[in-house]
Amino acid sequence: MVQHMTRSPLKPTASELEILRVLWTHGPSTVREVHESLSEKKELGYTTVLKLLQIMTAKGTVRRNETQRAHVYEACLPAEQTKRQLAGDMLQRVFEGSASQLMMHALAGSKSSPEEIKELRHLLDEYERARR
Amino acid sequence: MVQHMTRSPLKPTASELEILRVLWTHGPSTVREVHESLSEKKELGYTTVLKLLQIMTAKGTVRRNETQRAHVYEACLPAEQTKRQLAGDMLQRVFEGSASQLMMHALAGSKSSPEEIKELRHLLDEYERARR
DNA sequence: TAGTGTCAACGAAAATCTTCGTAGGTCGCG
DNA sequence: CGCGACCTACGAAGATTTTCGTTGACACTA
Repeated sequence: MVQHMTRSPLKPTASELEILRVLWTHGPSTVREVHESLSEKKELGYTTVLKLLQIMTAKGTVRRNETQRAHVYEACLPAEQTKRQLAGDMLQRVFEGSASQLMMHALAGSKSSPEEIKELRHLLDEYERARR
Repeated sequence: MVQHMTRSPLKPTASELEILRVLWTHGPSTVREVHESLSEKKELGYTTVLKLLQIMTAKGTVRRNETQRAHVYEACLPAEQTKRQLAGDMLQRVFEGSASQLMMHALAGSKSSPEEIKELRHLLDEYERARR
């Protein structure tokens, strides 16, 4: 295999993201724990999850503690950072960097509650304050 | 090949999105036109673009007019709709449907101008008004 | 200690994505 | 007509992603 320049934070694939979400919410977990969590949503073999986690370990997406027989995996990067990267990537690739474009389309495709809107306004206040 | 249920609007891949963006901005185009447009950014063979467009035609992402010798391709869906689908998809897959989460991360990863912020406030006004 | 369940490692199949070479058709022109 | 430019169709290689079966190790227990 030709090894390309590996930019440090590699964009996780769809499956990898599902696993990361489990690790982010549950904290460090064994393969079995991740598998059981994912099984609630979709059918998926145990070894499939194991393999994914092994690959992600090789990529540096997760790291594992091998002191126990059942290795314990955790995400290398905090959820915040990866999410920011994903949002930023889409922002550039789809919306030419326009955050309002992105929001407009996101809102159009999601019924946000009034509380959510309030929260959004609050965010803008924060953002503007921080800019000054 | 096993043919799965094809949900009508299939999520475009990275390469397909690049092509769609050309079609959205330039309007109906020939392979040559798309190729030349993409070549400004990255090196890419002519037949690569042709093949991509053929695949996208098969998938129903684009359609083509074959009355001319050089077929003319255009996106089946308007940019708005596909962008909304992509934004909504990320909203669910990464941010559990929380628009404020998405925006927070998008803002963090993009230096938005004051005009951009103003625009966002305006969007929220519109959104709330529409809800009443 | 033999049997049962759990685990990681490995390999590999299947699907998808990306890229391009080659073949064969069409058009215009000298 | 014959040549060169341009076009589509096709096939296929290479990469990546997704999935899982098999194997062998380990550990608990009857």
